[in-house]
Amino acid sequence: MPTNADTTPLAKAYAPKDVEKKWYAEWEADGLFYADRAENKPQDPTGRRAIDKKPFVVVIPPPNVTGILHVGHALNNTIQDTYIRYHRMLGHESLWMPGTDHAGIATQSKIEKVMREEGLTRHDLGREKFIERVWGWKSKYGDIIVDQLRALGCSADWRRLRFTMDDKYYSSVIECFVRLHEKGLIYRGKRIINWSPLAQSALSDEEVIHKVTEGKLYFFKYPIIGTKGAEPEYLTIATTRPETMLGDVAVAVNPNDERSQHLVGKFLMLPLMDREIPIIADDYVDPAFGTGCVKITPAHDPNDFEIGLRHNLPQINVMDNHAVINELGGRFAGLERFAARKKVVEELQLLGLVEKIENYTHSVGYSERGGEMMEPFLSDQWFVNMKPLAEPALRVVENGLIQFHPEKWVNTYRNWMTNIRDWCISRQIWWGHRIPAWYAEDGNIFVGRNEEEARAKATAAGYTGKLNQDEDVLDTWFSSWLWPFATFGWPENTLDLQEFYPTSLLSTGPDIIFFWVARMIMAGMEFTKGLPMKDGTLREKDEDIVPFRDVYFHNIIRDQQGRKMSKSLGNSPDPFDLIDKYGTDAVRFTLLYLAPLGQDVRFGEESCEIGRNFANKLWNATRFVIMKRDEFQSVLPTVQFESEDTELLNSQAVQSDERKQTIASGFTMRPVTTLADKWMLSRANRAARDVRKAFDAYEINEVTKVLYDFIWKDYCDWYLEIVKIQPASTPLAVEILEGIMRMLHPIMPFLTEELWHALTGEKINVLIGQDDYITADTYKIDDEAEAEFGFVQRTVEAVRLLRSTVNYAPSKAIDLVIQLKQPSDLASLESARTIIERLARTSSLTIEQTGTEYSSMEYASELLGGRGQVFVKLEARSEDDRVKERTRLENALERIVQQLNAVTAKLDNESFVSKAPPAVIVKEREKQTNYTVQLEKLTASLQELR
RNA sequence: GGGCAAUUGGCGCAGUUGGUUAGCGCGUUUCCUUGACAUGGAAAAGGUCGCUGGUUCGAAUCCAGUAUUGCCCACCA
Repeated sequence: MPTNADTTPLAKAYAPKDVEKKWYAEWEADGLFYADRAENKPQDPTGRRAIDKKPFVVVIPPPNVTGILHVGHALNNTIQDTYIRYHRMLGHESLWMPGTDHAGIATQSKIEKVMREEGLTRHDLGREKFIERVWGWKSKYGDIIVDQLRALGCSADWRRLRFTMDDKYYSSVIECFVRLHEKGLIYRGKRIINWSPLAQSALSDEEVIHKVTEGKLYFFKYPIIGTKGAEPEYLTIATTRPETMLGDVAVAVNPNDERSQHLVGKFLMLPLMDREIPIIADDYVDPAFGTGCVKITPAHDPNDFEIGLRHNLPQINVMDNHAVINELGGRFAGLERFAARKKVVEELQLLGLVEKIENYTHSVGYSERGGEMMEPFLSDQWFVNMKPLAEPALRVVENGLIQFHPEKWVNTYRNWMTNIRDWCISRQIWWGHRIPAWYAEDGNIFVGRNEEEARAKATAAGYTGKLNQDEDVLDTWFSSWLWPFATFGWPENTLDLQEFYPTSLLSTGPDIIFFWVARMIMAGMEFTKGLPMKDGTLREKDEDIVPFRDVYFHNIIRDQQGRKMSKSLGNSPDPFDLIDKYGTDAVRFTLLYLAPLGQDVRFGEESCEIGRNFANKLWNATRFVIMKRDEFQSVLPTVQFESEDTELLNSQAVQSDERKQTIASGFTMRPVTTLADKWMLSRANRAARDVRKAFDAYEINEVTKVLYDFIWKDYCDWYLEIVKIQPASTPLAVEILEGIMRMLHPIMPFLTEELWHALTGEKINVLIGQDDYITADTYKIDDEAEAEFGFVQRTVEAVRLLRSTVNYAPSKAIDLVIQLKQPSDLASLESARTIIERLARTSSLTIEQTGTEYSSMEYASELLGGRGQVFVKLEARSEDDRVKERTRLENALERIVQQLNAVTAKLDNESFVSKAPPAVIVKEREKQTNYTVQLEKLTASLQELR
């Protein structure tokens, strides 16, 4: 009965757009993304949720509200959504906590840039108005980001959406500051910090990028006092930043450097400034570098700062916040730093004090955000003493309580943690959490949760005068590091915190391992320790206070030139566009498919064709199966089946309530009898097993590969072809396909939902509950059936090869002879006779024991390893044809000879035979036999063709 | 200066405990509108696995060295 494919309810090609909109809306309406504490969810509509479901929790790395998401975000959020959905289907209470980050400097500078185009600065608006404007920006871009995440299919619990500047979050941040201050871990100090002249703010060490830069090394001669006269003596120093000499307070030499021993204690006249500065001795100086003499500028270099402290030297800061020379720079005041540099060198040259200028390549710090050269700068800032926090945080990663995937990042982490330095957390900007410190007019500082608390402290200390709050705000990361617990309401010990902390998985890029991952571990362990848990016991053990147990470091997405995706380069496609063009599921699948763990990925938009084609393939396979199923059901009574099969089909078959039972957790409970069905079931369960294994090992890219190969090759290319030949396989084909939907759903949720619906008339998410994810029935993995069917496949392939070498169109029926050595092979091919007849399109098929010789003049032949040979009857061999065939066989012969020689050499090797495991030797002997047989056959064929 | 990766057919990559006929996708070539899919099907060509040694019966796989590339960290003026 011919069936027109277009009568299926599905269109000819997958059109993702409507499907995505429709299902996302339904999922939200069904409350599918909601996660709740056990006591809040007895009202589950499906009635399938167990009351004590184990939570699986992911907190989103909050995207910055500076703009829209890029492809890297798409990957990261796909990973998270996939795991959230996977665990939801495994029956866990899957909670994905969404949110965004205020991104202090990044956001502020973005807005200031926009304002500059209007000819405004933030000072024109004033603090209040400016911040108002930023909030406006935030609400616009925050919404775009959430829209993007929805378009990507993200199943976050949107009711819980958080922002790092929410009122509640604000109090978490302030609480954290106050507690660390009370503990003595936060302090205010005058240090050399990284000053960003562009942002007008201090930055942390992590926000500074060191790049190798071409510069110059200047050698200046400083006159030694007391040697004036006819032959004044000089001390030559080397510097890369001449302008800082305006703030020089000494020159240091190594105490063991004999060249300059006699000078220690003498004074130099600092040129241009006419200041007397001492010559001091300090171990820091490397006598072998430069001239062995170092100018000391404590206010502009961290090392000089330390030396200055040791020698009790003054600190002269010669620059203002714009990196412009200030009044302490004498007549150079008002010059920008690079102009000052030029002028200083010029003037010294006029004085004859420049010995030489060399080209010099060295590492220079630049702002991660603004890209400008950093200025080391003496300044009053707030710092966190990190060492005490780092110790436990290092322990839990080293002992594997927190697992990094891939593990190699542990090294990086350890390296940073063991060399950790204090964290500069104050920023001289307006957009952020204002530092909860109040200054008395006498210089005392009072820290409190609010002004009242600070006032109370001041009063207690006997101060009743004016208090001014610190103008600065906190580093963005000082709020982000609280994310895994502040989002649940910390410092309150909320029920949600008790239920969902520690979270399960963190997925992020390795580029923020220091900024964020490490600090979250520190903060989590510091601030949740001692809080009562659900059962009333206190969080004391490491496993109860770490913020997460697994960290998935996904790869960095680069463009096709290998450059990092970045907004300034404009090389990142907008995920919206990709989704629009290829479909959400295609983008999701492609990103995961291309993302091996720990390898950077080069991404071009066209790559999404992988996912699009795959989606379309599955779509069409489903169309076919639905068509086949309907046809099969309608013709069922009249089709002639083997008696056993008929019974089976009539009893088990395709009625939907029975189907539900058969798919309880694995693919099917249906007993299978044919070789092809056994093979299919084995392959399916193998795939399911491998998928689960890869998921649980956080090898998500392996998951996609297993699914891709299984679905495309095993299921579509082979099994669906077999269904065409053996209609009795249809019910199994349906069940396997349903299993495929359940396996693939976490990765391609829209497509599988739509197809599941088309197949069953239900929503897949109605199933969501215990064991809805596929379970591998590993006992159904049948190596023998796979080997046996594999031989059928190879036989068919051999025939196809012959067809193409002799140029017989697939539509042309052929006379085929298959000769086999072993009776067992004979039996398996005989049992698959119908399949071979159809797949090889034969007009006659003879399967026989090896013996009869067929002339190569009349038959084209191909070897089946050493197990046999297939012959395709020819109409005639032309001369041309004969030459071609001879060449083909000669090449084959050459390969065989090589292989045979290799194997023979191995087996002739005494030590191989005596030392290699017996199984290997047996295998080699088999190979030898096979090759020998093949050699003989090929030689014989060749002789005939001469 | 220290550390970590990578190096496999034209391109992009797999290859988990050493024994496979070294795989996959794209691209290329040939054939095919055979009752789902041309976003498809069948087949083919193409690699001495960066280099040099070593361990081993046996190395793409383990070890050492080396080259190239990339990344991270680092206060040598």
